Amino acid sequence: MGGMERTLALETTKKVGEKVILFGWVNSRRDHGKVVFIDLRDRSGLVQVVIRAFDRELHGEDVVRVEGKVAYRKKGNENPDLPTGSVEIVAEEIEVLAKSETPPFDVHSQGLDIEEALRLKYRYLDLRRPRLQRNLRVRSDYVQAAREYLFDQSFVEIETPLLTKSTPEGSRDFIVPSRIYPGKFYALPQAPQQYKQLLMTAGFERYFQVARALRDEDTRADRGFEHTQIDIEMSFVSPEDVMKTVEGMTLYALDKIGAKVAKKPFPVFTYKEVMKRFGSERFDLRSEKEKKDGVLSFAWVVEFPFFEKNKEGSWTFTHNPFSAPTDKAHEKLLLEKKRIGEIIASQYDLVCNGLEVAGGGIRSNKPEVLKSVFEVLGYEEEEIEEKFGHMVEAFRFGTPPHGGCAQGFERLLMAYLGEDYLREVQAFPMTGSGRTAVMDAPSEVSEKQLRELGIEVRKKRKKK
RNA sequence: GGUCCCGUGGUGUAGCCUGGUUUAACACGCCUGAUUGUCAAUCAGGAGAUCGCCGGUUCAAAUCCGGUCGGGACCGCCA
Repeated sequence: MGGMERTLALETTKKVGEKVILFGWVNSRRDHGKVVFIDLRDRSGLVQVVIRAFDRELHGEDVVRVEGKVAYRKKGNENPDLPTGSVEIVAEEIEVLAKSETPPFDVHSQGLDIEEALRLKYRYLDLRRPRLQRNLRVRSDYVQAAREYLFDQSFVEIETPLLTKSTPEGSRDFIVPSRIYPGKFYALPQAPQQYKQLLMTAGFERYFQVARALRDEDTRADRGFEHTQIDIEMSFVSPEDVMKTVEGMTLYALDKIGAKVAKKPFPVFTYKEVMKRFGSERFDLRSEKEKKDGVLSFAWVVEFPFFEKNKEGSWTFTHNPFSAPTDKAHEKLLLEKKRIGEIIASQYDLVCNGLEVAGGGIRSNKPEVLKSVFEVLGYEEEEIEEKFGHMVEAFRFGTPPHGGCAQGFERLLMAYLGEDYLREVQAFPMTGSGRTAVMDAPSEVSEKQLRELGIEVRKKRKKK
């Protein structure tokens, strides 16, 4: 395909009178007999191609190479709805590079009325629809801007392991059987929590990662098995420092994608105030007008209780066992295990339009405080050693005071893009019942694979 | 673990409650033909569903009942 350079659909308005070559998909076809119109679609948009005197067999979604001349349209023939509506390509040659069968559904509509299972099976076609093209491009722009902001603030982007250790952090783990150590398992990370804290021990001071987090819990419209978060950790900081960083990053990135934000700086409420005023952590500060205008309205929530009683009547942490108590007095209560229900954690959550979009806290960097938390949670000495000994040990080697935050920016994008489902801002999401798009996992594996993993091969699957 | 909802041509729906006038309707898409200015082109014609699957009730089931599979929402759960 050498020779002349490729021209994108959107660039044709600047090349009137020139001969051009375009590549793309047949978006639509209007056949008038002696003249046929094609809307050619590429990554930049649409442009009309006029075909006279010859007509190849062209169908919707065929991939074509079009050679022709860019011309102004005659007066009255312009299309004001199209950015390229003042011009058209007078085709001299059209080559079909790849034919397309009729797609199983309309790829030009919003797609919201098509059964989602079908859309996900053919996600690569579903993603052709303008709405999803936009969603994923906006997502990309947001992440790029967030990175820009963080790099500018001297953050280091570091990747942490996907194959790691199962620790009872609150959510159910996805586990991966080990081949080399039969009967033992890796766990996929619920969050990079422990590694990012260890990076503070390591002296990086400012870390971030666009991190995948996996949790084996039943899904919801705004919650799947896996999601991506912008994960941040900082040394020598107050809660306000971290909140300022997250807020700055969020506003910078939202500005880049053209989102409107109602209240700047973000208002801060205590957990107590929130429960009294709204009765829920998922509160929405927007006025009816702001809702209509698609404005984002943020608020921080601080001063969460560290522990609460579960159904069995034993203590459980409300957010994160690695949190620090909010001050010396609360730390003293924790170390002495007194008035446990009154201990306040240095924890902050960010809420946007009724969605929890970020959460974090200042961590405890003292081994005895961390141990005390696990003792309140009812762990035995040996268990703490086995599950969290590495953290307690690391804290003995000069771990700076540190804190961080994780932003579930997919939810933020959902709110901005007006989507009701997290899946609409993910490229290849799972169905609500945990099957993967296109590939249909989970699936059976061969007996050989199972034997290598030391997993007993069952003759037949038993129904429960 | 629980509650509720959905499943009818390729896609989206109607019909189901109140079983039989159903030869299963409509829109979009698809195919064929016509068409030199459309842009959701238009016009004419056509093909395409044994109603998710299994069983039951009945003279008769898309329609009623039971089960099952698939999908979805929510509660629990999700630091």
